[in-house]
Parts: sequence; C-alpha cells; structure tokens
Amino acid sequence: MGQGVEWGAHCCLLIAWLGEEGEAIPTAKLAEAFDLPPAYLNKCLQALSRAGILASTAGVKGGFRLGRPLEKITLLDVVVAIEGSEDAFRCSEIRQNGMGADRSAGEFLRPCGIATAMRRAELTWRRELAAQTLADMMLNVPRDVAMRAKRWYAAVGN
Amino acid sequence: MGQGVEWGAHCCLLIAWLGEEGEAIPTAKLAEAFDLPPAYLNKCLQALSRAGILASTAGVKGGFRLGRPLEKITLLDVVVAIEGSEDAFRCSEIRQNGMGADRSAGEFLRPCGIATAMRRAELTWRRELAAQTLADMMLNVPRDVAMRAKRWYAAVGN
DNA sequence: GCTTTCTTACTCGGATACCTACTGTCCGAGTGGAATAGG
DNA sequence: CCTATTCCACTCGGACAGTAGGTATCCGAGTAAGAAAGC
Repeated sequence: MGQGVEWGAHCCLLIAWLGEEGEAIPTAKLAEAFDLPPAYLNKCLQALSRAGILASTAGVKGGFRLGRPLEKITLLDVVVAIEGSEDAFRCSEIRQNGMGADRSAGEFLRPCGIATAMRRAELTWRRELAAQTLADMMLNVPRDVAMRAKRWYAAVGN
Repeated sequence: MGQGVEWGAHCCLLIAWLGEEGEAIPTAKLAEAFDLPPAYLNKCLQALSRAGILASTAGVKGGFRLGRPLEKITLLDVVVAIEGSEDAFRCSEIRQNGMGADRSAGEFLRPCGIATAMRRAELTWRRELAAQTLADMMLNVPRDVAMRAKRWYAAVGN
C-alpha cells in the first residue's frame, strides 16, 4: 500500500484542527508540517478532493478544507480514494487455462474457493476500516497536540 | 498483491491431487496445467518450498510435493510465503517530522490511532485467512474435477 | 543373475533483464484579494 | 468616503521524469534413474 494513505489521513486530521473556522489550508503548509514533498502531497490531496473527502479552493487564501464532517469520513473512504476500490487479490481464473481450457464453461460459473476465501477476508478488512471514522482517530490524540498544532500554524505565518 | 499467491495456492491443490502416492510433480507440468510461465512459476514454488509448505526434489522424477498435509496449510501461510510477512500499511511516523520534530520523544511512545486502526484491520484479515486451510478449499471442488486432473496428468505423459 | 559404475537426461536454484506502477517534480490555468483610480 | 476596475501573487490541477518492486527469462549445479559393464 502506498504512503499516500497515511499522508492523507494525517492531513485530514490536521485540516480539521487548523481549519475550525472554515479557513482553507494550502498544501505547502501541510507539507511543511509533516516534512513531505509538497507537489506529491498535493497529488494525494487531489485524490481525496475528487472523492469528496476534501474540498479545494484556488487563489489566495485558498487550499483544502474538509468536504464533510470528520464523523462521516471512514478510514476505508481514505484508502479507497487514494488506492482505488479494486481488491488486492485479483483472481485471474487460471483454472480455466491449459488443462481446463476445453471444459464446458458451465462448470466455472461460481468462483473458486480460493477467490471466495480471499474476498471474504478482504471484506472483513474493509468492514473493520469502515467502522473507524477520522473522528475516532481524534479521540485518541492528547488535547494539547491539537493546541500546539494551532499555535505552530499561527506562528509560521498566514 | 502479486499473482504468485493465486498460482501457489492452485498449484498446492493440484500437487495434492496428482501426488497422492507421494510422487513429486515438476514445475513444467504445473505450468502446463494452468498455462503459466514455467520459470517464474518455479520462482514462486521456491518461495513456498523455503517456507516449508512444499518440499523440492531434484533430478529425474523430481519436482515438488507437499511439505505438510493440506489441513496444516492455511491461506495465510501461502500469502506470507510469497508476499512476505510485512504489513501492507506501514506507518512512517510522519507526525514526528517537521512540525513535531522538536517534540519530546516520550510523547510518541504509543503508535498513532491511524496506525493502530490499520493494524487492527489487517489483523482481522490475517485471522480470516489463517482460519481457512487448503483442505477447506478442496471441499468446495467437485469430485470429478480432481479425477479429471489425474486423468489429464496420466495422459500427458510422465 | 547380481552388483557396481558410469552416463545422461532431467530438475531445481539463483543470477540476470524487462516492465508496470508508485514516487517525485514542474509549469500553466484560474481565482480571489488587495491596491488603485475614479466618482 | 464608497465603488468599480485592474493587477498580481497565490493556489490547485494535470502533464512530465525517476525509481523500486513485481514479472519474466535463461543457464548452471546437482541428482537420481537407468543403462552398461564386470563379477
């Protein structure tokens, strides 16, 4: 899995802290906050924007703000927005090649047990991620960390 | 996830069908059975062999046989053997960079909520895969498919 | 006929290229604010 | 003083390279079967 997921999730939290008044946070400031490559981080935030998780504003005083409240953003949303919605395990039906090529197609109507088990495992993974919202992530963070982030943002300039 | 997992799992099942007498199945036959690139398939089977899932024999009439009974091979074993045991999501602790670089290290002793949630989701995924053995995969396959595989193997010549 | 040796074909195993996709960078289009000139 | 206009710095957005890891291939080391020769 790519780094963009971690970057995106942390940036959403930071945007929530810094943008409580509805102000937009530019990519440059987020990149500086976490010491990340600004242009590539922007690419990840674009993906979150396309998914509706973030909303982008151009021009001076522009940047990114939350597209919907933190309680309605699950970790699965972030993962899907950046990594795509396709399953990690993709069954290419090799049982239908070679030895089984001349078999009647009706025999392969239902997917093989391996693909089924893999898919079931991934569904539990997705369900677990969908049960965790970014608001839950906030709860596990000490109160003063958010305060210090706001102070840092005020000190670093507009 | 790479294709090797699917290849490895299907090959283990085929090896179990064709090698009931303890005979070893060479890579070439397995590759022919599923129409896969023989050399690369061999590389995947090597990984399974290193993990103890398969046992390799060199020379004439050599090949691969099961390293332990199917009941003791879980899907997680196959995945770990081929893909490695590292988690898909790796936390690089970006919260400690930039803005939080000059923070006292004691504050970051416990992992952040995002990494924790991701790890929990992956653990459920692993648990689900560890609960499914290759023997369970066999049960969901029609009896005559295995028989036809044995007939094919006998017909294609040793 | 049995045993030993030798040959030989066959198999795995790791070292070597290729190619997709994640990572990283750059520059242009567009926007909103602020300064400015006019009323 | 208020308003409309112009300008401009700033931001996002997509198009363009670099690189690591999965994919694919080839050739050599080793082995066990089978043939052949000797007893």
